[in-house]
Parts: sequence; C-alpha cells; structure tokens
Amino acid sequence: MSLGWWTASYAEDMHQAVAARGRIDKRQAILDAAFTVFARAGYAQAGVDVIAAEAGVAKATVYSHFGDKENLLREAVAASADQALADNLAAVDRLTDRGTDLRATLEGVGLRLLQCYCDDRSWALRRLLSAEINQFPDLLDIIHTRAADRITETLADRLARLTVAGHLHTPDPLLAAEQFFALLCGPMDRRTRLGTRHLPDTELRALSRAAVDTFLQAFAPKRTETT
Amino acid sequence: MSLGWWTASYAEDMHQAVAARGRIDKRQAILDAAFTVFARAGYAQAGVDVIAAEAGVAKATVYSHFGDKENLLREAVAASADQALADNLAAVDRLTDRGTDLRATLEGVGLRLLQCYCDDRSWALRRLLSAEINQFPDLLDIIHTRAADRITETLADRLARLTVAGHLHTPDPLLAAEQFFALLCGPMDRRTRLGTRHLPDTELRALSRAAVDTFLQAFAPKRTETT
DNA sequence: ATATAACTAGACTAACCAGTCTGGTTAGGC
DNA sequence: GCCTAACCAGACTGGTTAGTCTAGTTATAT
Repeated sequence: MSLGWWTASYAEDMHQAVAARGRIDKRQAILDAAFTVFARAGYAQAGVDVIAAEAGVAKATVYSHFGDKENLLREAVAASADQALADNLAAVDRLTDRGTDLRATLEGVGLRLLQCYCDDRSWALRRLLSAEINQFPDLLDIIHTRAADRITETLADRLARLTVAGHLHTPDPLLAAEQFFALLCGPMDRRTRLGTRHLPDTELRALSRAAVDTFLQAFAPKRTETT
Repeated sequence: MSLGWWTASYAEDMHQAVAARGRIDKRQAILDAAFTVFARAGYAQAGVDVIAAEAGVAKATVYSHFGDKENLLREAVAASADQALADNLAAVDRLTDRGTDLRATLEGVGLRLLQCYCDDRSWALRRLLSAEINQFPDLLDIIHTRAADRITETLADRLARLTVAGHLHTPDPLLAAEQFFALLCGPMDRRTRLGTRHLPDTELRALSRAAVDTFLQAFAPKRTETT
C-alpha cells in the first residue's frame, strides 16, 4: 500500500523478479517522481521527502541513489530529455516516407511534433529549464546536446535530402528546419497559453496545416513543379 | 550612501523634492529590486531582506507597500510587463511608415523587436513566467492581457492595413502576425541559447532578414507586384 | 512647535527542509 | 543457516526565511 502505484497483483507477479530488478526499478521510480515533483513545485519548493513518498521509497534511499538534490535534478532532467528525444525522432523519421505527396507528409510530421510539444511532460521540461537556468546553467547543455540539437539537425538532414531530390528548395537546411519548428511552435505557444490549456487534435491539425502552408510557400522548388 | 544608486549630488539637488516624491520613488525602487532579485534567484529562493537591501530600503517598508511576497511578485511582474509593452509597441509602430519599401521596413521592425526580446529584462520576465506559472497562474493573464496580446493584435492591425492597401496578402492577419513573431523568435531562441548568450547586432540583422524573407515569400501579394 | 505618517535597524517567531543518523527489516547469494 | 546489501520509518541537526514587532528617526503640514 505504501508503495504507491504498485498494485497488489503486480507485486505478487513480480515477487521474485522484483528483488533482482528492484534496485533499477526503484531508481526509475525515483527519477519519475522527482521529475513530476520538480515540475509541479519548482526545484526550491520541491521537498526530497515528497519525492521519496511519491516514489514509494524512503528518503534515505533517494540519497543513496543520487547523492544530493542537485544531482537528482540533473539526472531527472536528463532522463526526461532522453524520453523527449525518442518521441521527437519518431515523428521526424516519418519524413523519410516517399510515395505520398510532400504536403501531406509534412502536415503529418507537423501534427506529430505538435503532439510531442503539447505533452505535459514536454512542457514541464521546458518550464523547468527556463526556471532553473540561472542556478543550473548546465541543464541547458544537457537538454540541447541530448535532445533539441539532435532533433533540429535530423530535420535539417531530411530537408537537405528532399532538396537534393528536387522536392524542396532549402539553400540553408538548418535555418529552414528552425523556421519549420518556429512556425509550428510559435502559434501553438500562444494558443495553449504556454501549455496551461489543452488543444483538441483538430486544432493541432489546423496549426500544422497553417505552418506547412507558409513553409511550402517559402521553400517549394522555384523552377520545376514537383510531380 | 546606504541608499545605493543615489549619488551625493543627486541627493543634494533633490533634497526638497525627494521628500514629496519619496514614497513613490521608494515604491518604484522596490519594484525594480524585486524584479531583479526574483529574476536572478527565482521566487522561492529570493529573500525579501535581499530585495529590501537592493532597493535601499528597510524590510518593513517593503511589507508596508506590498503586503506580502506573493503580491510583490505580481506587482513587479505587472510593472515589468508594462515596460515591455511600451518597448514593443514602439517597435511595431514604425510599421506605419510609408514611402520606403516594405521589405526594408519589415526588416527594421524585426530588428527592433529582436532587440526587445533579447534584452535581459525581457528574458527574465519570460523565465519568471515559465517558472512560476504553476504556483501563480494569474501571472499569465497579467502578462498576456497587458502586453503579449496587445502587441500581437497591433501587429495584426498593421498587416491588415497593408493588405487592404495591396502591399501584402494576409487573409488571416492574426495568424500572419503570430508567424512573423515565430519566425523572428524561434531561431533567436536557439542562437542565444535561451537568452544566456548575447548576439551582436549584425547577427540580429541577419535573423531579421531571414525571417522577413520567408514571411514575404508567403505573404507578398500574388497578382500585382508592389511598386 | 507639534502631530502625523513614512521610514529605519534589528530582534524575534514559527515554520520549513536538506542531509545525516539510528536501529531494525527483508531477501538473495553461498 | 548466515552474510551482505539494499531498504525501511522516523528522529534529529543546522540553516534559512516570511512576516511581525519594537523603539527610535526624519520630514511635512498645519
């Protein structure tokens, strides 16, 4: 019961396995709880006791795993950035698909990306970074090198290949990638009121379509129309 | 001396006037100091004693003016938002200028806006909002209704008039305004590493030019070229 | 001259919390 | 069956800080 999210049957099923994997499971539970509590209350206001309770773990266990509160923040943020990276790459990777028309593909990718960025954990990560960037400047490096930069570079790669294939015209693919993200996220930030409001999927689709409209007007090939 | 930013000669010159205006001057000094300290340390970590010291004022004076720490935050944020609004409107208002060519005018407005958004206090305001939006959801309303919404609406108005005059083609001026801001700020966010790095004016100019390029490709009039 | 109102420095309280420690429990490896 | 290592609940220390209070100062208005 005091273990929080564990159900009794889950505890029974895992009765043996949990002992072997117990340590790593606890570590993950602590990271999840830490991210949740840090995101909810902010670093300074978040109590390590609260994190421990939310993870279903004793406070001393938290310290034995992570040493101190600062390090816990860094590890929780890093884990969350890795998660975000995976989600985003899955969205951008669909841009490899050929055969369908480019506009529809871009709109699909845009929609997936918007869904990633509208996720509560994604907003929490960005807020946490903004909030603690003065006290922990290295969080910026953690997040950018682990996630943000890779995603932008991956999209730039895709745009470059589409340009080489004659489907697009992006002389500076990195800039084009930045502008694609900007056209998606700028209007979304305003509409969601910085993530405090949830948008229905239809509205996300409209945002993606508007972004792709503008993007294609700027970066569609100039001479030859695509088939 | 203990009054901080006061110079001796200033104190002499204002010897009479300061008594009459002393109360309002102190109020302003407290608001400035509060914003600075909140931005530097975050709400929870900011000590009211530190704010008082930075304002050159006793702690009790802070409480007599603002009641409690939460209210002090709100008032400091509101004052800062008003300041930001004035700066931004001054930039957007130049879009009324006729006679020069539209591209150059837009690039000039873009540059001014980037300078506004790159200002330390502007970044501090956005960070503070992100950081405390969970604990103080009303900060969002304060900032949006006082500043952000008005700026976007004002730009949308300008774009609409330019469209009516045949210099642009923006069927949805509000969306176009959002996208203009997005094209400016998205790439800038990345390049400044969320405001932790300062960009030279030449780079801001390049960012503005890139944004305006894309913007005009999407929203230049389709049939008749402007003179 | 005196009443009033804003201000000052600094002491004080009550609460909160990071990090440590203690003493005891559990469970797997051998 | 015992050893070890991870874990538990909860107490404890030391430092920080919001908000209050006191006693004394300054300056204006009348």
